[in-house]
Amino acid sequence: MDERLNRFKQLLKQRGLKTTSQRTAILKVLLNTPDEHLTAEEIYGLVKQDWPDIGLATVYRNIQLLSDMHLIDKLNLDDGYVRYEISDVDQASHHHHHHLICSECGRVFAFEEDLLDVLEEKIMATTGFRVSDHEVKFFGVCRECREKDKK
Amino acid sequence: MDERLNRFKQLLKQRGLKTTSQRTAILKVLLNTPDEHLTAEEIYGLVKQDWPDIGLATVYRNIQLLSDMHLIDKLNLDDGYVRYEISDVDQASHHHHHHLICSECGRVFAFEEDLLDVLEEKIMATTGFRVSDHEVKFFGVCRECREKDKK
DNA sequence: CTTAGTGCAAAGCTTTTGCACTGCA
DNA sequence: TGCAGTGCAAAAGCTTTGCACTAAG
Repeated sequence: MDERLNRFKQLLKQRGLKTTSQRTAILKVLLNTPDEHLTAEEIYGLVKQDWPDIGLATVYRNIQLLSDMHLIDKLNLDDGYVRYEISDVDQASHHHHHHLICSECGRVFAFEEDLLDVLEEKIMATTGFRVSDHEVKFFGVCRECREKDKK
Repeated sequence: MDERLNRFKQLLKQRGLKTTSQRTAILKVLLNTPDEHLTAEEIYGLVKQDWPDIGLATVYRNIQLLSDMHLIDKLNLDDGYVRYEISDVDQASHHHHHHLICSECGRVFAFEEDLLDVLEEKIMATTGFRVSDHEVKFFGVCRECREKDKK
């Protein structure tokens, strides 16, 4: 069993909350799709395979809980849906990976490099604003689409 | 009169669209609040001071038009509203300024430095993804709130 | 047993759309 | 005068909430 599933149960106990089948099923779906960026509706569809009776409201409520616990991250691609993905395993760093969004095929890629420390130091020095987190989206065209365009 | 107002009229003519009082009033509101990040409803409220009879739908329709023309930029702070601000004057660079969002007072600051070229080159070299635009949000605590916290 | 959690349906919100009327060009 | 633009109201679509029932601890 994934260590994060246990961590989830610990966190629930800490808060006096209960471990339900629906909750673990939702987390499992996110754990099983680390490279996807699922909407609530998509998560709902996948969880329904294991728990056909689950309600969409339950999905929304638990997504919010998982987000509060920093087990999953919110992602907004400005397409009208809020999307979610399992958090980076490295909890020590407050840095998330960046997202590359292809304007042709619509796919979203992750880019692990960070390199924003210099920029964040500069922000601190110039403005006094202490950065604790960031969200970075790059828009453009992925390699496959560029090669397709050449032909 | 602001040069961008004339540019707007030119762009409208190019597309065979008409210059209406509501349109120019909406653009003027955005031109007059360069440091704000207004929601559609807020723009509506401000335009109403000049044009009490304007409808919210007109604001939405023209915001979209201005955004298509790259005269204003969309900004999403994940608070349930889409926000808008006048575009950077420097149209040559495809780079927008970054946003610093204070988690305590909720204010949004702009940071003009860019420094992402190195990162974008690295993305290109590593993944073949050609970046054409980016959106960067930094979350943290602004200087004033930090000083307030110390006391 | 006690209280949090769930499912369902209804409500809430921002944003979009249909339609008849208005007013630029 | 013709057609794009506007205002209003209704619709759309994602997300939240109220409530009675269920189930975890």
